[in-house]
Amino acid sequence: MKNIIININKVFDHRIRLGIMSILVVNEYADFKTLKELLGVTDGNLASHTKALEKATYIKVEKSFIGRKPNTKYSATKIGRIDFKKHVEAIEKLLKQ
Amino acid sequence: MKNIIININKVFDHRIRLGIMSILVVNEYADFKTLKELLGVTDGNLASHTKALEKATYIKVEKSFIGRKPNTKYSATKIGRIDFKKHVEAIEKLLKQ
DNA sequence: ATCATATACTTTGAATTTCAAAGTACTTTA
DNA sequence: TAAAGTACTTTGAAATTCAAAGTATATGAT
Repeated sequence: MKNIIININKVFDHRIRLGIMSILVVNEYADFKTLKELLGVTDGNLASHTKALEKATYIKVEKSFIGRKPNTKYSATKIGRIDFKKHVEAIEKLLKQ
Repeated sequence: MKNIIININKVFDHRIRLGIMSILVVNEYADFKTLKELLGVTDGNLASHTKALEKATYIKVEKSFIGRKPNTKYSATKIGRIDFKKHVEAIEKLLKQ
């Protein structure tokens, strides 16, 4: 018998990480503050989820200074975009079976 | 600024529970064995997730005997169907923003 | 000038969740 | 009647989630 959830990617299987990726596939970059506001999450929580996506090489992190303030920019990697697309397709398939 | 993940339901935000609900909204009933095979999960894991959905009153559990064997049937409740639909709409909205 | 508050994160670890191994209670097959 | 299978439940270790507190610097008020 076939496994209907096998193509769902565990890394993306959380609302916050799904939200982060949704933002990063349509925007070239997003910084910490923007993600935090769009998602409505606490600092520590956002940091954990971006770290998980970074560990999976699905997002890239660039740190710089804007004026004298630190700024962290996140962007989706090539493989991040590919695997996210597959994940979205798996969810859509599951939901309309 | 608007929170783009606020309408995602935490109870459904896991691939196994999403899978269980997907099955139960299109089938009037599914038993433990069927869910286990369709989802490819271990017994204990499935029991935890059905329990979480039951606690949220999103599924109903009916225990009986088929012949002399125990059988557990799961079905989606009215509120389960309503909230699942909302959840699916929230995901779809998030993904195509 | 200095004190308080704000910005932009990071670190930490408690709380919760996930998961599978082992257990229970039969039934079926040899 | 012994061994293996079915249908779950219980248990608790492991992993994950989350927010409080910490670090470092900037900005605004007195």
